[in-house]
Amino acid sequence: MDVDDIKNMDEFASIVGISRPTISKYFNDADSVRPTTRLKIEEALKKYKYRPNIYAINQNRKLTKNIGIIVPYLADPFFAEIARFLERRVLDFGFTPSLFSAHGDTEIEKTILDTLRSLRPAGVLLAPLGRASDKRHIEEFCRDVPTILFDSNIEGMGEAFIGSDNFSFVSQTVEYLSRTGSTPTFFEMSDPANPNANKRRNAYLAMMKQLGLEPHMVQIEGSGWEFEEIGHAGALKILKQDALPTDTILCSNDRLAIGLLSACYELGIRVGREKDSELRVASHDDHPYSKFTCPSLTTAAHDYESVASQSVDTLFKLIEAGGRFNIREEKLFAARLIMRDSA
Amino acid sequence: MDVDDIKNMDEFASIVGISRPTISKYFNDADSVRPTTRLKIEEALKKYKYRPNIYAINQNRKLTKNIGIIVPYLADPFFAEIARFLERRVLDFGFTPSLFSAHGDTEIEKTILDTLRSLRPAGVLLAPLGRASDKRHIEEFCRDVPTILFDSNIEGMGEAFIGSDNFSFVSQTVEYLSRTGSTPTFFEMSDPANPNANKRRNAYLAMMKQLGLEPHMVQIEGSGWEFEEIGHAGALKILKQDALPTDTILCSNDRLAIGLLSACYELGIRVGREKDSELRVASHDDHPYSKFTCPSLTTAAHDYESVASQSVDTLFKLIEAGGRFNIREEKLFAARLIMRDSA
DNA sequence: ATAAAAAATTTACGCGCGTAAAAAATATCA
DNA sequence: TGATATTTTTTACGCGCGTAAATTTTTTAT
Repeated sequence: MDVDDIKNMDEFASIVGISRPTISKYFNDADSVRPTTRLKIEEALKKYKYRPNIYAINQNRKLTKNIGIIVPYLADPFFAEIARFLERRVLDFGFTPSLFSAHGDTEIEKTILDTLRSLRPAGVLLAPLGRASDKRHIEEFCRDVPTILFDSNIEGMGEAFIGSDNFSFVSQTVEYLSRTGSTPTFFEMSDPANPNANKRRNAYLAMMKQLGLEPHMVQIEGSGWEFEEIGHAGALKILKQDALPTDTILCSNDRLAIGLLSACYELGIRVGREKDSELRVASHDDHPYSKFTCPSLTTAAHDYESVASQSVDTLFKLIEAGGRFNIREEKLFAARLIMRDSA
Repeated sequence: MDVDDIKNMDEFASIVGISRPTISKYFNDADSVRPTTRLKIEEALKKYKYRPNIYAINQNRKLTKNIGIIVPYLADPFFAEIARFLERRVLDFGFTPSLFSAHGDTEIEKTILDTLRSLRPAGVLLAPLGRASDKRHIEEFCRDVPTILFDSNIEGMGEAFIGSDNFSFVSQTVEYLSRTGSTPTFFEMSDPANPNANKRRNAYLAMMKQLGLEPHMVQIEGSGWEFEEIGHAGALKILKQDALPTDTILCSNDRLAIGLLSACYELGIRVGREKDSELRVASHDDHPYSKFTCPSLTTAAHDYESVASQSVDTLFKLIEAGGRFNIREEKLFAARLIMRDSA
């Protein structure tokens, strides 16, 4: 007898032969009921595949089992990748992730925040747009919803920040490049929206000073999130006018480097660490495509797994703590240098 | 007086001075109330920023305003891009999109379907994994939820299919390549999971026959969704043993081509349409990164905008029609040839 | 076997809103 | 102005489940 038309928990309860409150307790936490009753419920579950109405559940529970995940730009495979890790970890905790992308747009980010607030999530993992974010809006959101920031820090927002240690990234690339060849010139957008970009710039300057080297910066124009395009156009301009101070370039991030490398190819500039190469290029992020650039890109890799795990773990600690930490912790993960052919 | 603590619609109604059922009606359809009352509500809304509880709404409405969007692999920028278009169109209709990625995994796809079913969405836009999908599971899902398939067709599933016309893609590239140089060799995975891949193979064979040319196929090993890696490894193997029948390659899709081009670069094989080039490479999809390969990739472009618009429009027609169409329509969009440097 | 502890049941209420039906108020038009 | 149509209000019920309190049953320990 295949009864798929179980309408509510009452019906299911009477079929199993257990009271509704106990069934409710089971769905809230399977371990909170006696093993024998748990077994009875689970066998009935296989037979009739009933699932409680999620709206009725969430209306009455003070805390839902939703976790919001917001990234600034999902068309960037870096964020798609980290979102994948985050989703998995959230599911491991028995919660339901909801993924949102601001698509690089301030207004969309605000809309997502409003939508999410009305979903009353247990917690939110937020990688903000950065400078383009409406800080007041985010601040207000964080007052209502337990929020952890990741990837991109905004001072004071959220109960904690998990990200990558930009100094670790840049110091390793700078050290490697200056040790094995000419002084690296820093290649970046003149007015980056992402706070990591500023930290990398400062790390470059600090590191060069520490090594007693003269810093060189090439800053290109452009706004928005189409970094490859910006890097390509900017590189063409610089390369054509032969304005490079040194023959080693360190890009602020891999997406700029992808654009730069395609410009080099177009202009017939040989990139790499061979003797006949004219230019070395390195970068940061270990973007999923950096293995397939021409030549393959030497870069500093994020510890995706650790950042994702730590973010989710911290969020659940926050939830258990009732939504507030006494101090706002910032946890940063070091980079791993990936040596490929470009430098 | 800043009253942010409006708990429910009753309170809000008494503040506005209008009955709760009328407020309810307004939120269901703003145009269904008299303009003067609408104005009163909207001014109070600005002042007190009340939002109805989404769980209570959805519990009682037969139809929610949720639209599910499922893609097979979000780390592929192609899907991230089309998801962006879809989300925008859904929002234009005043509905709320929920984005999910199967991450290339059959079990995850099933879980998403189950989760989505319990969300009782008004409709779902599904780009299935393809051959890896659990067809019975999808079929069962489609019985309960109004579903439109896009990008990747599974015969008979869902109420309609919106996608790209693979023959249009391949015929244009084959025609162009064979007219301007040597016969194209088709480069693909030997056992592709995506149904479009099979259609492209057949289109290649049909087109070659039509042109009176002898078809050549190179089929490489590999499974999963890491197409760049597969294309790279497969190309290295083929190129090293000099097993190419012609000096023109037509890749089944851009991600394979990205891997292939990086392999060519590694081996020092000059790709392009210049006189001194050894190989021409073209492909299909107009992947967001195809502009930045070395050399830039000649490819056949999807009409992202049209596929997305048509998918969403068709879904809302389906919803208005009560969830069933009399016949399952398949709407295919033609490709646009993008000439770049690789062929 | 008996007492104490733990788990399950019964009972009952509430969450915030959709929605139906009937009554009242307002708008539209001749 | 009066009659009709439209909109709003009142009243009332239900959705499916969480949860609290009191009671009963089962388990565990002595």
